[in-house]
Amino acid sequence: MTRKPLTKPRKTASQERSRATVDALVEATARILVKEGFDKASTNHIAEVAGVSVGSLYQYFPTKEALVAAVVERHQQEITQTVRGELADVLAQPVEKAVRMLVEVAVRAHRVDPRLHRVVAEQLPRVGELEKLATFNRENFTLFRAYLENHRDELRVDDLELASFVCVTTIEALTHNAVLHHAKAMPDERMDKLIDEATRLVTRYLLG
Amino acid sequence: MTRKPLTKPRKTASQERSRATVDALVEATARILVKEGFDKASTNHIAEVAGVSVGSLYQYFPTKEALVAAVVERHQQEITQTVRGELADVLAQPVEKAVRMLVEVAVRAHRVDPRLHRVVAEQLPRVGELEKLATFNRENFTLFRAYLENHRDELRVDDLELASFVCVTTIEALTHNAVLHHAKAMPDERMDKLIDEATRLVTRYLLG
DNA sequence: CAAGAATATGAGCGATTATTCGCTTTCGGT
DNA sequence: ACCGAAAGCGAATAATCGCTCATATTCTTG
Repeated sequence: MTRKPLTKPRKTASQERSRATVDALVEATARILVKEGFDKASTNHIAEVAGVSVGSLYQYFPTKEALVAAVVERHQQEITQTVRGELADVLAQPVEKAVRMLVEVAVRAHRVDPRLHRVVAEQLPRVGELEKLATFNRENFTLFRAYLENHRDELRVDDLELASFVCVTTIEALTHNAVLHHAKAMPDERMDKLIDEATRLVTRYLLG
Repeated sequence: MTRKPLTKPRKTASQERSRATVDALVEATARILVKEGFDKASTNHIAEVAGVSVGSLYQYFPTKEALVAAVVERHQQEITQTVRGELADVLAQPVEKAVRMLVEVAVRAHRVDPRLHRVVAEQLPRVGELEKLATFNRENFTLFRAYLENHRDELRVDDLELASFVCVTTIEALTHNAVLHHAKAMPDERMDKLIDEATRLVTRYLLG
């Protein structure tokens, strides 16, 4: 006597088979986003590529938005795992070393899945469910600000709020552009040089 | 005996009346993009807001994309006019002054129509036709690179290609984020301070 | 193996979209 | 005043979209 229409809520997969279906859907969505772009990511097409029917899609994802959100979330978890722990060590380091570590971490984060990262940054409509990106960035900002406060006496800047904004924005933009827009002209050796330059840029700004 | 179907090519408006129609269409598109977002910018809706029929729209714009491209082009021309000439003076200035001028110009450019600029940057990348933005940015890059070559002996950087990338990316990201994402927390006084900081950041990087 | 629960199916609904075209209205030159 | 060209109109079309639901298949459990 399951009265309610089956497609309303998102079911949690309990059997092995359905877990595979969910995985196939998320994976297919990611593949389509990367290879064909957001516009081509229709629910029918996703289901087809996943080797699954549209009906099944709506058993586990109440809306297309939820499916896209799942892809973003999976990607962010992969980044978080890649970078796990490294940020905790930064607090204890002197300024130059800390900045260098942050730059390196940023590069690694952007390299987890550059093509997917690019789609997430450039193509996904800025709707509600992916505010986790903003939250993620705000955490970076807060963390860096805390670091600056801890090392306030070594610094040549007085407005720590503004300095945090400057540093975080700069590091993010440099790594983002380098990895996602200049990948061809950026072999590993050149990328190392960019890391040096970014480190020098931010360090000299902070220390004078 | 005008055989050709009227809607295929983009007609060039010759009478006063039709020029007004074209203007109304571009203006309505910009308004909708800013107030309702790209998703709500359907051709029917645009025509309605412009006080014009869909048919008329397709007399002057062969496709919806062309209409959006016209909006972007108009916006870029407004920026170019606002900033006209200022860039030419930069070449003769010493490094610190030159950097400061570039930062100030970047801020002014972003302030021409911040809300439209934000839509162009964040929502339109989903479509193709905005390669003019890339060209625009590449011109900035080339210009800055030329400046660095002219002042090579004053600089503490050896790889001018890389240094240009670092400086242009940094200035663009800082001004973009400040104007478009932190506008509320950025009164004019605070924006002046940001200009100071950005100038110091880039100048110290270049001069040591 | 029986039977209910879980999972899968896909044709099709309703809404929206970009674009078309036969037609009417207005303009400019004579 | 007249006529061809320019400009304007909007119902109609065909495609696509997100999503539903009645039905079929497969699993699990006793």
